[in-house]
Amino acid sequence: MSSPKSTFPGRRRRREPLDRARIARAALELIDAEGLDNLSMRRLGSALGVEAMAIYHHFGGKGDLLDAILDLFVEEIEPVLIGDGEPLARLRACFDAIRGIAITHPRAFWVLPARRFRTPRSLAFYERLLRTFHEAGFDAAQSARYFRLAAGFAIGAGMAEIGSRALQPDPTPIVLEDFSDPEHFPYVSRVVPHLRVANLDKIFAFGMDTIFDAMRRSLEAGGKARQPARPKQSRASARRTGRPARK
Amino acid sequence: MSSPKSTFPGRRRRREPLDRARIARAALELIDAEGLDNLSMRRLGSALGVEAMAIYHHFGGKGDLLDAILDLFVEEIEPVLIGDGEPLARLRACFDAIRGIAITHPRAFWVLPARRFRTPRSLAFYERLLRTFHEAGFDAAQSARYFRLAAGFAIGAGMAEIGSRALQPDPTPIVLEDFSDPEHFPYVSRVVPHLRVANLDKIFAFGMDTIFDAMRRSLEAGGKARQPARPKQSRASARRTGRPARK
DNA sequence: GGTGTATACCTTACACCGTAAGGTCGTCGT
DNA sequence: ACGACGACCTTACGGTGTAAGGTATACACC
Repeated sequence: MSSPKSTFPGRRRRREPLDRARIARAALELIDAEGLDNLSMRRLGSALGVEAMAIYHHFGGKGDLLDAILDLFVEEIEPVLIGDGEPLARLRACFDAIRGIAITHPRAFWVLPARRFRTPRSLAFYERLLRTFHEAGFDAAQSARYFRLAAGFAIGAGMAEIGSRALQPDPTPIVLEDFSDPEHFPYVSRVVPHLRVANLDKIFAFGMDTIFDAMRRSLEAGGKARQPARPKQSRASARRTGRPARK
Repeated sequence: MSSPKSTFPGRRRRREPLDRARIARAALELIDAEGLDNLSMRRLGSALGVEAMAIYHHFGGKGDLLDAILDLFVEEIEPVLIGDGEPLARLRACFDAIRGIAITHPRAFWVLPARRFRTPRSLAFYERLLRTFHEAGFDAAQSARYFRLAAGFAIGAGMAEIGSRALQPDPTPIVLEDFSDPEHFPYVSRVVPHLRVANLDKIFAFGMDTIFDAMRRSLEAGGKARQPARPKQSRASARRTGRPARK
């Protein structure tokens, strides 16, 4: 039991063996540097000084590897949920951090909406997130609603972010910034300047303010669930939406 | 120029030639049936009775083809923007329709966030959408904000939709519905039932109600831009008219 | 008629992908 | 000493997007 580590290179002991965390970090670095669809098992292997199939000793497949990258994101996000601050403030920070991934890891952000919480690590995060909703005073139904609202917006805004920076998986050069052509697209050319990268922070903050305002009002309105005002059931909105089972 | 069509099969005139629209429709059908990552040029070609490389005569590449599928979505969505209804109601119907794509084409929905508006068709839609914001009374800055908010949520909710139905591009079987284990994940197991497919319509409507409430209040507050209340500016327009979306 | 040109499609080929199957070491417990 | 095992390698298969160039049909014009 007192055996030493003895991980010295015995002539062909190349390195200390890989592990999931190190592979996942290398994969994330590779995506950050080269883009998501330049992540291949072969390229990742060679970045680690190893053959591609070696990775399969640590991961069941590429999906499994992506889940591990999601875990890295979770570890980057979760700390802002922990603390003794006001629960609503912690939630706000959490969703800010989710969208922040789109800024710190723009080429890898897609992993977040593409994969689900299925690892123990990410499920623990999910648990903590929903617990914070509870601490803020929301019951289960309200938590579900506001979680979807805030998370949906955070993800959507993150994708818009990498879209505006043209860092999507398929970075087609898109010379077509002909939004500036006011002849054909007057409204687009008027609005798009407001959507430039420099303004995205403020636009995101505005959206989150709107959502968290509603959450705060919902809490102030008392313990019971509270709907936003629904003035009139306009026939136009109910006509072609929903699940039309078309065709 | 007065030549007749004369597109009769001259012994080896196989069929009337392909065109972008027909290829795109076939691609969408293939995705709907087989999933997004089962769409390959070869499979699409054979679905059309043609070799894969024939498609490259009509499309610059696969990305171009995906943009054409986005155009199909746009054509499915845009009609709800047209009409003489109240602009806000048309906008609401539009975002409902965007998320509706996740229901009518769950396996193809990813194309929507993955590609940008770059074709003339989709740019025309973008233009009409922003024009409707203008008609509703928003200036350019407000349009940018609320567009991002509503579109982000619609996209995010759509992805959650296909996530809950496990119809993502990578449909890993995920037996891990161990959310029901209240030991380890009490809050998750409490909230997740509310996020089941049967409730997603109501949850989405709730989110959209919240967003459009804010938009309506912003319009009622006058012509100038109005921030969501930071401290306690809750001048409630909260009427409880809507249907009881409880639980 | 012949001749040229354009369109629509096909053939071949290349480099790359994820991964199934099985082999080969070096290290360690006994 | 020896067997087991973990960590990694080798090979191979069926797929992918698409570059390059070939071919057959249709039409315009002389």
